[in-house]
Amino acid sequence: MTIGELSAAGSVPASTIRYWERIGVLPKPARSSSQRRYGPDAVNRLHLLRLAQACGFRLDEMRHLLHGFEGAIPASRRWQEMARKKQVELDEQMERIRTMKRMVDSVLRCQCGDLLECGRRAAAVLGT
Amino acid sequence: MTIGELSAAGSVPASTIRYWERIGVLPKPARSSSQRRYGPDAVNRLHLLRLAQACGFRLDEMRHLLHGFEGAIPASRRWQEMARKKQVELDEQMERIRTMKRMVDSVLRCQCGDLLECGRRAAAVLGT
DNA sequence: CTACAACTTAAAGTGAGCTTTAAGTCAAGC
DNA sequence: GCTTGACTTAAAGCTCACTTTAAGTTGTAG
Repeated sequence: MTIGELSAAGSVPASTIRYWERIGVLPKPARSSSQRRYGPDAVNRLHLLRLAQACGFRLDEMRHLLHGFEGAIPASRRWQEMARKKQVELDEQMERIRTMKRMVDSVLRCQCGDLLECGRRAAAVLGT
Repeated sequence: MTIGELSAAGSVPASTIRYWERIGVLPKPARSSSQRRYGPDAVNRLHLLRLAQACGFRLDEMRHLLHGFEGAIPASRRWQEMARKKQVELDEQMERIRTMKRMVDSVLRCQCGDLLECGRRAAAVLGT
């Protein structure tokens, strides 16, 4: 498989595949006279990375993550740990957004007469 | 008030105040021989901007937002509209994170034997 | 009057995850 | 053998919200 074929098969731009390889998220493939050649597994690796992204993992986390999988360990301890940590992170993100929603709500019910008053109120809200 | 005093009073770095002014989020203040001089209202404007940021508004939205307030309209139609739009955006963000949480959950319960299988499964999950 | 702190500007740097560009090499079809 | 499309690289550009840097000017205390 050339990079163009892999790109089409995995719905990931070739430039992105090269980028992921460059930063060590994907392994360096074999070459046929300077051009990359991929085996059929490469497609699954791409899908796995897209899944991880959809789960909220960053690229530097994924480097770690894919290495954990090279050993063919089913759902390794490392995966489990990372997933649990990610759950906590996602809970924190949810809480931040809930707070934003509460704030927007209070803004919608704002009775301030002018900028000055609303600014003072802002200070109070942010202070808490 | 000099920019240093405003910075201290509003807990916003002077460099940030200059930046906000440069991109049109803050109005250009009077000058005393090339140096910025601020009235007491400036502090409230900073608080208001910090509140808006905490509500999830971006700087380009805030440009719009502060102008709506210059007219001393209490909680103007424009504010109301923006706040409601932001609520929708925040709901969408919440939904995205909920989806991520569901995905991480399913990864935690993964029974895949190897990378290949998990990649195929990833394709299926992302396809839906 | 002289330090020295605080101010001024434009421009470059940061981080994340790519995308785009420029300039060149390679492979396949006719 | 020639054209065309796909590939190669390094480097720069993009978004967002700043921060930092460099080099220069101003205000104030002693």
